[in-house]
Amino acid sequence: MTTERYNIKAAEAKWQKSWSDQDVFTVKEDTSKEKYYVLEMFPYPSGRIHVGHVRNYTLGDVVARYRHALGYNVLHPMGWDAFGLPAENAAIERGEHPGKWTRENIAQMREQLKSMGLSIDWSREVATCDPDYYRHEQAMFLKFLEKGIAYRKEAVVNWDPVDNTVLANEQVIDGKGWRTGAPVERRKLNQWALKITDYAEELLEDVKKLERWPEKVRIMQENWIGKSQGLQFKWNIIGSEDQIEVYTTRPDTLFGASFVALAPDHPMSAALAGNKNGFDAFIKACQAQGTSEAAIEQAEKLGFDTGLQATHPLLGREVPIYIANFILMDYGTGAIFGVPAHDQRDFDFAKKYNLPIQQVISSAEEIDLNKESYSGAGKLINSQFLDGLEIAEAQAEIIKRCENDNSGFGVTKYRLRDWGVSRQRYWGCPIPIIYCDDCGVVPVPAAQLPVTLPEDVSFDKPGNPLAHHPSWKHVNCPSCDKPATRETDTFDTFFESSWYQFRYCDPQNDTQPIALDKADYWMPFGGGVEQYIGGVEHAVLHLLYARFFTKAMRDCGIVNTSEPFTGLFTQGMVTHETYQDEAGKWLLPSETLKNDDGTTVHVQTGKPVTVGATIKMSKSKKNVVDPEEILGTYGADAARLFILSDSPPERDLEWTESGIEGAWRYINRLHRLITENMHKLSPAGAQPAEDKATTEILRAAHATIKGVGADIDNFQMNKAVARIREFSNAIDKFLKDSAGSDTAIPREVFEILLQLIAPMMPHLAEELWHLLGHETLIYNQMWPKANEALLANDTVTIGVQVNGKVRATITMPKDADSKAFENEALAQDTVKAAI
RNA sequence: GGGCCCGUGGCGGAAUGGUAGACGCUGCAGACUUAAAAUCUGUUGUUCGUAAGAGCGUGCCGGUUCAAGUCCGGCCGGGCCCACCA
Repeated sequence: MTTERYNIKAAEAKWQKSWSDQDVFTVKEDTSKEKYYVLEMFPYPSGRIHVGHVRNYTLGDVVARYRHALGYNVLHPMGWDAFGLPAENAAIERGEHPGKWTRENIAQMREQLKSMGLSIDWSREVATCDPDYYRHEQAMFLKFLEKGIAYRKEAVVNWDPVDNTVLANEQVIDGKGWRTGAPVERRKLNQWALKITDYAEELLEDVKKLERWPEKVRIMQENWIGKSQGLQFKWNIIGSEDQIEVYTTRPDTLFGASFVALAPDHPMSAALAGNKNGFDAFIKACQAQGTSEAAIEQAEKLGFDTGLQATHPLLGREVPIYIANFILMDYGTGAIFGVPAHDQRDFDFAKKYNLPIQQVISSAEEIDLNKESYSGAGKLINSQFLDGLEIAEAQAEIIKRCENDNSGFGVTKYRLRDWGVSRQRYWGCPIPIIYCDDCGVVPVPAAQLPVTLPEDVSFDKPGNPLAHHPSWKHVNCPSCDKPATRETDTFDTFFESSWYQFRYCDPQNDTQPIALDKADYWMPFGGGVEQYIGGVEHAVLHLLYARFFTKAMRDCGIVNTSEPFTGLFTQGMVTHETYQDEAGKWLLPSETLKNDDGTTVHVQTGKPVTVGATIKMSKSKKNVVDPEEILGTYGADAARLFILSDSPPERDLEWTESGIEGAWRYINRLHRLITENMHKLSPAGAQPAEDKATTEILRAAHATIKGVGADIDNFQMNKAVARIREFSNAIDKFLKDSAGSDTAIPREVFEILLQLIAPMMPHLAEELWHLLGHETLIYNQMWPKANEALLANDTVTIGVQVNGKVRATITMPKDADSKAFENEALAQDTVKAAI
C-alpha cells in the first residue's frame, strides 16, 4: 500500500482558501444564538509578527473555534494599533511617510496572520490611523469635554530639550531622553487630560468583581489606584497667617511628630524659604535627583530648614518646618508631618538633622529606636488622651476630635492621577480643538470632523511636524470666523486602544462609534468581551484606560456597558536560549548548530558558541525565531500545536527546535494514523461491535471529549494536547492489536479525534475530515457530546496503604461497600505481610 | 520597604487530600537500510540487586490526617510587580 505523505503547505493553503471562499468566519448579530466575543490584544504594525503574537492569536483561535463548535455566535475580530512613535522614527530614518510605512506593514502582517489559519472575521478589520476610526474618537473627546470628563490643565511633563518634545515616562531612561541622551527637563505645559480620578472608586470597586481576571492583575490595578484613608489638617505657621495643609494615613502618631516638611515644588516652599541662602541650590539638587529605583535607594534624605516653626491647631505642638527632597508634590497635599519613631524615612531625616525621636506606639516585641523606626502594631503611649488605645481606635479618635474642632477632617485619597493625553507628535489622532484669541478654546464643530492629519509633512526639524506645518494649523474660528490656530498636539496612543473592542462590533458605522443595539448585543450591560487575551505587561495602563473609557462612554450615553472585558487571560512570554560567539557577539539561533556531542558551533565557521541563559526573546540578544520561517518550514498546525503543547499558557514558553520538530512529527503521525487505516473503518451508520477492545476505545473517545472540553474551558491547553495524544496512542494500539483480524474501528472514533484536534490543528482536521468522505467543513461541525453512559465506569482502582506506604492496588466494583473494600484489601499478600 | 507567584526526573510539565512523574522533549538500545535520513519497537527518577524485588524520593523543618506534592505554621531559594505614596 502506498500512502502519500501529507503535503502540509498545499493542504494549509487549500483549506485557508476554502474558509475564505465559503466566508465561514464572517459573523452577524443573531439573537437566536448566544454570543461569545473572543478578543486578543491587537498588534502594533511593526512590520512582522513575532512568536509572542503567534502564541497570543493561537490561544484566542482555539477558544474561538471551540466556542463556535459549541454553537455560540462567535465574534473574533482583528485590527491594528496603528498610531505610534516607531512610524515616525522610520520616517526620520528612511524618509518614508509614516502612513505609507504603517499601511505596508499592515498588509504584510495581515498575510502572515492569515497564514496561521486564524478564524478571524476580516470584514471587521480596523486600523486606528484610519480617519474613519479616529473621527469617532474626536467626537467622543468633545462629548467628554461637554461632560467635564476631559479638561485642560497645566501639567509637569518630561521634556526632551533636543527633540523639543514631551516624553512618556517609559521613554526616560536614567533621567535622559531615550533617543537623544539629553537630560530630561521637567516643564510645565498646557495639556489635555481625562478625569480618570473621578472614576477611581468605581474602577476600584468593579475590579474586585472581575472574577474571571487573574488575581495578580486585579491586585496590580488596586495598587495602582492606591486608595488610602487618613486625616487632612492644617498646621499654623508661627508669625504668619498662612497654614500648611498636610495629609497622613497615621494620624495616631501625631504626638510623635518632630517636624513638618513640604515638597520642593510645593507652592508655599519658595515663600517659606524666603531669601535664605542656599535655597536655590537645594531646589536644583532636588531637580537633578534621578527617579530610577537605584537613584532613590541611594538618595540621601535632604532637607532645607526654613527656620520657621509650626503648631498643631488642636494640640499646640510646636515643630520646625523643613523643605525636603523626599516629599512628593503629586501625593496627598505635598506636605507631611514627620514621625521619626514610626516611619523609616522620617527616621533617616531626623538622624541627619538631629531631630527628636519620640516613641508613641509600644509593642511587646523589642524596639530599638536608635537603629530604626517601628511601624508594627501596638498600643499608644506618650499621647495624652490616646494612651492605651489600639492604633485603629486612636486614628478614629483623633479624626473625631479634629472634625469636632473643625481643625481637620478624615479623607480618602487615591494615588491614581488624571490621564494626560496630549503628545507633541505627528503620527497620532489630532485633538479637535481650535484656539481663538477672542473666543478662547473652541471645540471643532461636529460637522467639521474628522480633523485629519496633513499628508505633506517633513521631519527634518526636531519637534512636532504639525506645529511646523506651514498651513495646517491656521484656520478660522468656528464661532467668530477670525483667524485662529488648531491644537497641534495629538492623543496618546492608548486613546485608540481604549475603545477598539466596541468598534469591532460596528466597524463601518460612519455616524457613531457604535450603534447602541450592536453594542447591546455584543457587549451588553452585564458583560463585554467574554475572553480577552494578551500580555501581562498591559496589566495596568491599557487595561485600566480601557475600563475607564468604557465607563466614560457609558456616562455619555454611547454604550450601556460598564466593564469591557469580563474574562481576561494573560499569557506568559516566549523565551529562547541565547548564543554568543568567541568575540561575545550575539548570534541568531539560525546561525548556530548543535553537534551530536552536545556542543554548539557557528553554522558557517564551525567555531564554538557559548550557550547562554534562556530569556525572553529580544532583538538585542538576537534569541529570536521568525514565525514566517517556522510557518514556512513546519506549517501553521505544527507551530500552533507546539505553542499549545508543553507549557501552561500563563507561564513562559521556551521555544526549542526539538519541540517544534516533535509537533511536526505528530502532525504527520496523525495523518498516517487516519490515511493508513481507512480500510479498517466501520461502514457509515454501522453499530459498533460490543467486544472489549471496541468498548474501551469508545470509552476513551468519550472520556477525551469531556476532558478536552474542560481543559479548554480552563485554559489548560497543554493538558488538552496531552489528552489528545493519549487518545491517539490508544487508537494506535487498538489498530495494532486488531491487525490481521477483521475487527473494525468505529468511524465515530476517528471523527471524534478530528473534531477534538480541530481548534488546535484546523487545517489537518479539515483535510482528514474531507478524506473521511465529508463534503462539509469540520469548522461547521458541532462539538461532539460525551456519552455519559459510556463514561460511567463500573469499577474503581484504588491504592491500599499500610502505615503510609502503598502495598497493593485493588480493583473493585464502584458500588461495593466499605466492608468489601476492607476485606479485599486485607486479602492481599503484600498487605498481610506489611501488617 | 510593600504586594503577588513559584520550588516535582536530564528538560517542559501531569496528579477532586487517595497508585507521584500522565503527555511530551532529550538520551540510550534495537529493527528497517549498502549507508544515512525518515519511520517503527523497547527503555529512560534514584540506590541496592544477575533477577524477582526492596529501599529512598515532590526545596528544608515541624504540624493536621488512616493517608500530604496537595492543607496549616516556620525557614531557605527563585521570579514578577509596585514603591521616598506620608
